[in-house]
Amino acid sequence: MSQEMALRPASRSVTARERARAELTREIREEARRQLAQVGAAALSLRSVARELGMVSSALYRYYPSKEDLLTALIIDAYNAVGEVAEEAAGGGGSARERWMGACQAIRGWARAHPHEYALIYGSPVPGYRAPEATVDPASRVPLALVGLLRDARPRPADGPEISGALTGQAAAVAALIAGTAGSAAGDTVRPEALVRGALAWTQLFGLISFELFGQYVGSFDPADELFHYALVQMAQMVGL
Amino acid sequence: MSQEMALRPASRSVTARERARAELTREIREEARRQLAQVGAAALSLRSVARELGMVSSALYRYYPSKEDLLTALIIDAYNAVGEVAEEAAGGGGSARERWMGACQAIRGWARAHPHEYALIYGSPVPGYRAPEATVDPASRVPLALVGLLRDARPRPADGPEISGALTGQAAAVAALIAGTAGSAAGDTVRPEALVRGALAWTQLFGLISFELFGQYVGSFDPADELFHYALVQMAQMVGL
DNA sequence: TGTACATCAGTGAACGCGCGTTCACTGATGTAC
DNA sequence: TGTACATCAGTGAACGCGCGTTCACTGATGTAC
Repeated sequence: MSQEMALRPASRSVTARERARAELTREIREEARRQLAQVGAAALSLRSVARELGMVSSALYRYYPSKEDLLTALIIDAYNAVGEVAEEAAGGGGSARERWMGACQAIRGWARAHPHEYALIYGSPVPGYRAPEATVDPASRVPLALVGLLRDARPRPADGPEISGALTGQAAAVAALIAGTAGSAAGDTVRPEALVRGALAWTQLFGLISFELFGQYVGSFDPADELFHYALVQMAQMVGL
Repeated sequence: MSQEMALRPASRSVTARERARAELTREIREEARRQLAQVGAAALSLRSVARELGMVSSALYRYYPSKEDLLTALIIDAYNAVGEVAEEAAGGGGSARERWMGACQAIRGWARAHPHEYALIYGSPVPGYRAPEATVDPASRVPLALVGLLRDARPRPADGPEISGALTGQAAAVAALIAGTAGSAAGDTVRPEALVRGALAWTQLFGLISFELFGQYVGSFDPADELFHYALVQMAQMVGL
């Protein structure tokens, strides 16, 4: 589903037209992202993007068949951007615990640097927009990166709350799903029970970031750095790292 | 800051005009809330609200001076609605732990029943909208209701992560702020350290609800009932209830 | 290497739409005497 | 209780705006022979 160019026989050389097309497609997305950061997703306008690029609005339709398709491209870009950041931190050096905490910090850093892109993918959905299938894989990069670090997680402590059979079943299904995903061996090796606690930590992480970015801490735990650090330690303990 | 009527000498009787005005003001908000549930906050339209009420759009300006004011009224209503639900559950019978978990469940129930109102107050901010001061008090009802139950919370367990001095200081400031709020004695009696863990649980709760409502669990922990219940138990343990 | 044809990017005008807000007005309701 | 005046709710027309999308077109780029 590459947006830059259609599949072609490998032997054909790349024409100037194709190069120009690929570049403009990228420039459109970049300008759209810039405007997203200023006015938010709901107020994003094709005409305004075209205007800023010095072209007529109808020309955009040569590149994206509708506003919705452009939005989808932005969403995929955003998922990939934060996914890459998370994967990089998760793949770094140090213990699993250090890498896990590093990934969480990296995700927060990305979110603070790109609040509107964060809101686009983790905030309230854009009304009337329905995310297509193509967003599913990019969206799973962050949770996969985090779950990959749980292989060595300690089992649930004796005084930890018990996990119901139904929930364990749900988690086992998720594990099977992960195992089926190409390029991820985590599904086989992470216990369902660790997966549940990982999901909680994942949720907690995004709750923290959302509250911080969307202003719920204003007047109490703002700035949230200290709270975030404490939360990280507590979350690491919860997942058993 | 009552929106229904201006202050008047108590001796004056209420005229038919005043009664009609109060009623229409309420009806406008109700219709706006109905449309909010269908199209979301960003797409809410004064003209459409007026149309549905059988009046001309300019007539709305006798009741709300601008679209932004109407939005503010909706936000305040939403905060009050969820706040009331939380307070009621928190004030019910049973142990502090039971009431705390009941309040969390009640909040989730309200959010699921009113997803767009939830998104309005806890989702990504409406672009260009700046929340006025009048929203602060209603917004604090939920956290205050939850924090009020932490008076009897057990202290942090020996193996729990330590809380930094800076964070304790921040929490103490929040406690002082709460103590200064009329009608709440919680600030005096809840230890800063319990406040920190309470804030984490509060965050976790809204992370769960947001992920559930905004579709991040689709394909994994959806439906989220089991995960939510497990999270509740884990959160109760974290706050020391 | 040159030519005829096909493909494609970008233009400019237009369609039809709904929006928030203002304003002068009419007629109904309320108040003072 | 009746009348003159003031207040206010709702009307209808208008302003000016920006939007997404379509379409016939021109001129440039690419392809086949």
